[in-house]
Amino acid sequence: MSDVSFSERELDIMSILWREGSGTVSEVREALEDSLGYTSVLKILQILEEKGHIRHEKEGRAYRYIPLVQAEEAGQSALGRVVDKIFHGSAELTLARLVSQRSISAEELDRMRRLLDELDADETGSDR
Amino acid sequence: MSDVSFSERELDIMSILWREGSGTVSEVREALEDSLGYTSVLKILQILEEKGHIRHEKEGRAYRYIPLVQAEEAGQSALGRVVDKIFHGSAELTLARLVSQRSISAEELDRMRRLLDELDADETGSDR
DNA sequence: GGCGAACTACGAAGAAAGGGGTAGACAAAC
DNA sequence: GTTTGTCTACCCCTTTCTTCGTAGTTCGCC
Repeated sequence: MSDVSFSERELDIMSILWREGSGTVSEVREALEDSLGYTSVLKILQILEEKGHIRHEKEGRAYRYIPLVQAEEAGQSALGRVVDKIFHGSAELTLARLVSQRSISAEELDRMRRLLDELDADETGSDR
Repeated sequence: MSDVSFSERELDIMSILWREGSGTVSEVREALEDSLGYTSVLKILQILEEKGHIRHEKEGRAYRYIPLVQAEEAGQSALGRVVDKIFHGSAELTLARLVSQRSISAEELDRMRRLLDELDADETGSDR
């Protein structure tokens, strides 16, 4: 619903929190590809909290940070921006790029095809 | 190939240039949703040029700005970031979000399905 | 040949992003 | 109880984004 958007670094860190479910500063810091200072990671976590994207609870001496915004929600708006601004709103063009850039297994491709089939069935089957 | 990425405003303006093919400061300014000052738009065009994403040629008294980076290329890397960081690298999850967020016509859906079919044929048909 | 409108160049200035240092709190280990 | 290591709070700094004002250029027109 709301338009969540993250800076590059914020996204790096949200990505880890989504993947792991939660994390302390140290955990996030270690999971990060680039090696950053402790306080730098803490800083971004605090910014994310200030913006309302995550919250923390005390765990021993440390804080454990937990996402409030779900990956799906962030994906929705990030994807929306890309589709609108770059692919002229065309889902088809976007899909074309999506499948051309990475090798997709036959299984995944199959599931993707089925996904579209179901959508088709829904659309023609119901009134909306 | 290279990892092109744009700031929010830069993307707004690139989006217009991609859509229209090219544009002068005035044209871009008028096409922009938010109303910005003339020099603000000029400034961003100059930054984009400095970064090598666009170039200009003289047209009468004005400059006409022309994209050097194609939308497909920018889409590739933007999409890649979204898929990796938010959808855990899953094209399937990404597609699910893509089709759930906007209403897609039966025709478009059909073309999308065919796109996947072709990909499947390529994959099983050849060695790569 | 001077005027006015449309353009660009230059640069200021605030806000956000991005990185980190240091001091102090606190608990475990001794 | 003092030491030591881990954590947070509270700064500072630099770069990039974003917006715009002002000054100067240039072309067409009277």
